[in-house]
Amino acid sequence: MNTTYTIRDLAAEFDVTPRTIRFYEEKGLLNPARDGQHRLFNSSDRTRLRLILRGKRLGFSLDESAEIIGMYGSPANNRRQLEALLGKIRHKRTELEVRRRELDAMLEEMDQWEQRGAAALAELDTETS
Amino acid sequence: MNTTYTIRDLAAEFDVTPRTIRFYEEKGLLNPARDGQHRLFNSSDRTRLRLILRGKRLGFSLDESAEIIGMYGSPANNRRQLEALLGKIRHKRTELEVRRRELDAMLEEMDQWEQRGAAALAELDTETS
DNA sequence: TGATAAGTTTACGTTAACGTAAACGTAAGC
DNA sequence: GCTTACGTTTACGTTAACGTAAACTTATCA
Repeated sequence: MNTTYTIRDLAAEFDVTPRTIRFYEEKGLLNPARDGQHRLFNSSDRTRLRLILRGKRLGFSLDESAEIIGMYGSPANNRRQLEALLGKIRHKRTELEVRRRELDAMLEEMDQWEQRGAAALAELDTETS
Repeated sequence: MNTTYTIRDLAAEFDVTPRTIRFYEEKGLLNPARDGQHRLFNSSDRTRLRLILRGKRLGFSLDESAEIIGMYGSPANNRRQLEALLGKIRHKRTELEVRRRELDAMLEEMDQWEQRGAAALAELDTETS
């Protein structure tokens, strides 16, 4: 195990350009090791990249994704840090729940539009029959 | 009824600036009537604005929102147009379902992180007892 | 050994989505 | 009649998130 990836491996897997990955590193979202001059990514880096891109698709900015990633693999060792982390997690959770409700509302509207469209089509059929 | 709104009404209600609303009009997402020089928005405009902003929060670009809004209140009158509209709706629907699954995955991860954090806190308690 | 491919850094360019400022019109209130 | 508030158009500025190009280093392969 202990699999590693080149920048192009990850770029191909997640359908982004190497430039994008370097940009994320530049912004502190990734911290790949180095093989001399070249970057070497491990499975943890890969997970972080996955989280970033999923966050993007859900409308999170890179800064917001950075916050979320900060929770993943966070090494909170004392009580204060742990409680702060838990607070952040719960906060993000309620934020996500709001989006989920909005998304559900959108899906319901789609259903209504589809039903109306289907009904209108059926109407056309009865007219011409 | 037949309520109308000034640009500032809507800006205040949805917590955006008038500039934003003018920008949306400039991009063809809104088409308010005019009272002389001033814009006059009706409830349909208001709905469209609501859809745009919700789309934004879910990670849609303005162009994508424009597409969605194009479905809402679309006057498809013949069969070809209706079928095309239904196709678009169903396409967007599956797109939304993908996002929903991703959002659910994110929520599940949050749950796991929270449980681990809570467990770590409990661990601290047993240590000091 | 000379080209080809993949990587690097540095730096300027680009697009979306507005912000901000200037210069102006108009209606209300004192 | 002057200010204050709200609206307008026009235009340039800004930020996030990369794209693109130049100039360079290594490794590989015919």
